Amino acid sequence: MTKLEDMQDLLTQATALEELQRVTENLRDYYGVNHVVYHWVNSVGERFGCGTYTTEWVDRYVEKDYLHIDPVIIGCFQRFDPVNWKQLDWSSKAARSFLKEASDYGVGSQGFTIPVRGPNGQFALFTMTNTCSDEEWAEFIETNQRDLLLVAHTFNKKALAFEEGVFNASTPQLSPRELSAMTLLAKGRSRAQAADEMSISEHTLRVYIEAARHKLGAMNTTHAVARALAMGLIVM
Amino acid sequence: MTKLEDMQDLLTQATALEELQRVTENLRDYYGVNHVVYHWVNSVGERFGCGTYTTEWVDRYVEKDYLHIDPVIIGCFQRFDPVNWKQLDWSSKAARSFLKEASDYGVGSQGFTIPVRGPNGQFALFTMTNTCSDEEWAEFIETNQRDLLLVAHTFNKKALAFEEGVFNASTPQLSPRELSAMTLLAKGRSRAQAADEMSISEHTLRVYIEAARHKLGAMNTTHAVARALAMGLIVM
DNA sequence: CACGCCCTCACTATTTCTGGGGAGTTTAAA
DNA sequence: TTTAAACTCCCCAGAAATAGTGAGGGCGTG
Repeated sequence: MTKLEDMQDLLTQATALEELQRVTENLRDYYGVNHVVYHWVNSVGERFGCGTYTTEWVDRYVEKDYLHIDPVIIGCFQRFDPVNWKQLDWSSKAARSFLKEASDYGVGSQGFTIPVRGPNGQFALFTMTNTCSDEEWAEFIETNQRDLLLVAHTFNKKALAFEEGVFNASTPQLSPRELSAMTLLAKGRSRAQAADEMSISEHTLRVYIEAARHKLGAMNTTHAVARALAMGLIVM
Repeated sequence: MTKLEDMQDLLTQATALEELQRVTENLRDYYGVNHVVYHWVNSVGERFGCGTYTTEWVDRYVEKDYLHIDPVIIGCFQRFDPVNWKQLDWSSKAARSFLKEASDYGVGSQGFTIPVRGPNGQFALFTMTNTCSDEEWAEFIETNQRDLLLVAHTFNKKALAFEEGVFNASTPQLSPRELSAMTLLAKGRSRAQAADEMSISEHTLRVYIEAARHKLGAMNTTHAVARALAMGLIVM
């Protein structure tokens, strides 16, 4: 039995969001690393995280709003494939002081993070940290990268499944004309332009926008377009 | 040597976007299926695709704007994990007639599609189609799912690398206040409300919105928010 | 066949947004 | 240290969006 299958089994055994916490602990022990952490941000700003970091570090992280400083977050948000922390940009002063503080809290000297993206703008990170030499860490990554990618994928799938209600609960159905209208607005067309492209009067177009706004529970046109985009109802 | 490693080698050998086309053909022959297709849609509506579908079908697809009808696209846009086409919603009339037409063009009776998401709202699909029984197809998926997930990932990584300029060139950097402003607008706040929440005057807020609009190359506020969202610069 | 939903068009008044200006302070990077 | 960028505030005129209401024809389901 390969490591991969063991890990997938651990994950599929989980029956609640809280159990994912235990899975991270099992993964940590299994791979013999300092920490294993999984956390996400979805389209409406809700957050969830689990992992083996100390609560002190997590609290400090939240308190100091390190989400907007952490080069791991910033770097992974812009890239597709997994990243060894050594490859990130630690040149800014804020980043270096953050790194030092993280080290003080026992995060470890090495890190490896896999960005995972789901529907509706969901963005999650699966991270492993350890204390070892650069060479050892590079070898660890080389050896386990593929397995970890699949584990991260399964982890996110599981987390999404638990939160299914949160995501799918309020996804209204827009009519074809309403979708066209929202799409054109998302593309930057004014009402007049959009009406022209749809070959209807601007009055009619406004009816669609209003209808879409109400269905989407939006405060204004911008909000409606943003929600339609975030919900994956339209594509620019 | 496993299938997986063969496939990864095929991919890493590719040195230009056009060569990905040949990789899809190799993959098709390797797995002995009807078609292998990879295509993406990015945040500003640019599209790229390669694969073994006939040009007739691709032309017809584009001409008829099937992008907005195809249940594979719609379904995958809402889900995270790979999907057997049999699991999708083919109940609408438009979907059924689309399926029939696709079948006439030799797409195949079975399909398996892996959604892949990258930074800046990039969304790609990696698809395999075949003509066989439901049971055979389910078994094929069961056997190759993990490998294919890694292949799809590598495929997208390669495609992204080739298009690096396209994506990174058009990803402006918004300042923290500009990001806050766009985020609040995406959440449906009016300018007055957003200014209030940011504890600044509405005049100042407007400066941020204008700056963000110019950086994003947007025609109006709605467009700017839509682009910021699609580019993954902000999260609602 | 009725019912609901979609598509189309119209009017009015009020509120909000847009697109130009200019100008000073603070912060961070080179 | 210098320099660029970010942050903050202000004015004005015109364009656009919003919130109501109303009304008629079409299409598909039960």
